Amino acid sequence: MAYWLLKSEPDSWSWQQQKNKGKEGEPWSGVRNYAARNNMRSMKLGDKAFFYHSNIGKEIVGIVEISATSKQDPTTDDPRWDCVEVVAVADLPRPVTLAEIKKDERFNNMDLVKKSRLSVQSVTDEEWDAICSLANE
DNA sequence: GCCAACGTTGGC
DNA sequence: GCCAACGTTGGC
Repeated sequence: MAYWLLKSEPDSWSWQQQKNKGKEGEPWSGVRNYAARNNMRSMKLGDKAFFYHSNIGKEIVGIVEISATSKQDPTTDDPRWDCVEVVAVADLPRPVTLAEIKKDERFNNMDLVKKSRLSVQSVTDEEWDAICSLANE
């Protein structure tokens, strides 16, 4: 199973809204960046992803699961753009902030630090575990 | 196919 | 609100 990180500005789509969707899931639409799209195309059913609030909060707040693999983005007719669907799985016990991640050398190579503008990122097993353990402190 | 111009993202 | 980083567009 692979791990990912999805960024969203809470003004346009927040963790609370995602949770309110429950098991129904939500298309992760609107991505117009090839690198991000390619990551979505690599996602498999059951993969897990961190839900990150950019701009407001700048912290990882929850975990989602991929509930539908890549398909045409319903918000455009342009066949270049795909999206997956995600369902909320759990809140993090406490949010993990970008500031903490930047301070911790375990995350020196993390996309969140190195490719801060990429909206769909892959996360290594080590990074995933480290963030989960931070969230439980 | 190159590259300048432009637009967007996102941290500060 | 500013600005750096960087992806995309379009002329040549």
